[in-house]
Amino acid sequence: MDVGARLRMVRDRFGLSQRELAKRAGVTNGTISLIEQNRVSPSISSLKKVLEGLPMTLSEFFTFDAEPQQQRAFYAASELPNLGNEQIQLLLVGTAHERRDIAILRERYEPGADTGPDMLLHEGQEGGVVIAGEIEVTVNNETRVLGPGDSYYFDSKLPHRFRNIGDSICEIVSASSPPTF
Amino acid sequence: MDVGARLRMVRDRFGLSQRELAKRAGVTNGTISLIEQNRVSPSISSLKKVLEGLPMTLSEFFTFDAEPQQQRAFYAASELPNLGNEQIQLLLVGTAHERRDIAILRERYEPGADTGPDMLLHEGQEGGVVIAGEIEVTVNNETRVLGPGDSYYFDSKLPHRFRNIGDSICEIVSASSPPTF
DNA sequence: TCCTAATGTTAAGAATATTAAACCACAAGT
DNA sequence: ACTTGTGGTTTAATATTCTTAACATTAGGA
Repeated sequence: MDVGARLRMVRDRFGLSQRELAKRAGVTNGTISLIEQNRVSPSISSLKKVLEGLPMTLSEFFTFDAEPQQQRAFYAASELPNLGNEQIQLLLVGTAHERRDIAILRERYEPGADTGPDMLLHEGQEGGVVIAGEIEVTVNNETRVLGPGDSYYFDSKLPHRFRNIGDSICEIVSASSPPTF
Repeated sequence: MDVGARLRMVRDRFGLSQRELAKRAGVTNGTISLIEQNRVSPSISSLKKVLEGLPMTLSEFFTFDAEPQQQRAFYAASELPNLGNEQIQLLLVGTAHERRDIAILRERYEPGADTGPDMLLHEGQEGGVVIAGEIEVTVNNETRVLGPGDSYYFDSKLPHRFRNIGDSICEIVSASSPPTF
């Protein structure tokens, strides 16, 4: 897909006219018209200015590809599938069969629950925020106790483990990419 | 990182001289010299030609980043940077300068707060879980009101918007990949 | 209908990028 | 020392992009 068509597509999706975008970007409407018709091949500096009016980075612009297919977007609390067990509830945002870039989980650890004797270790990166309660997190021989509002983020190839050492339920919202189950 | 430094870095990595690359790409060595010194801002067409001599696509060129560094794993609630404003607090898990695969945010919408008149639109996928309060979410002309425990997940290329239409603060934990700010 | 405002397009001149051909510096032979 | 070759840089001429200011079309409202 050429630069002109690409720009026209993203501008349309943002719902801006050539003049509106030009004003935001600090260029003239003629420039945008010529670019969109591929009558010119814009300089990086001017294309960058144009994209800042959307806003969108050069990287995003050039990696912008086909149209996404519409999937379900909304999920009620009651319909999230549980990927965990009685000790650790893992509610996945979405349905189990859909393929996604990120696995977002609402996690509930019963008092004393832990992720097992062996350290976890897999591809990707993961992070999360503690909503309620307390949890002991170990990453690569470093251990911390996190409370509400505290958070973590690490490369999943580092050995890691979670343990609820408190006497109340601990609740976390986490995300990992790519999803691994 | 600017275009000139970027080009010099990738050219060095490919082990080519300015003249070698110029010959492969079908431009003159002067062009490459001027671009690398940021004395000019090349046109898309000429930058594309230059990159074809490596070879490398525009998309790859602009997503090319420096090698990642070792990062922290734990973050106290008080030290998360706020990427939002007074109306919408966006606390990023991690520090603002670190590069991550996922952006995990703890979001707080004041009553009446919204993400602006224009729909948001960018690369990647995103999702989240409502912790407290209520929020109206619009994705590609579909609008829903979500409460505690409800969640969403969609492709970020679909135009989307968030609005707190309730009269209490709404709190969400969200994740998006790749991060876009 | 006539006017106005908004849209995208275009022509000509100003500004900028690109080329061709030089320059300078350094290292390796002879 | 003197070439010779390779590296990056610069300059003047040329080619292209960008702006200014117009044009053409459409949609709505008085």
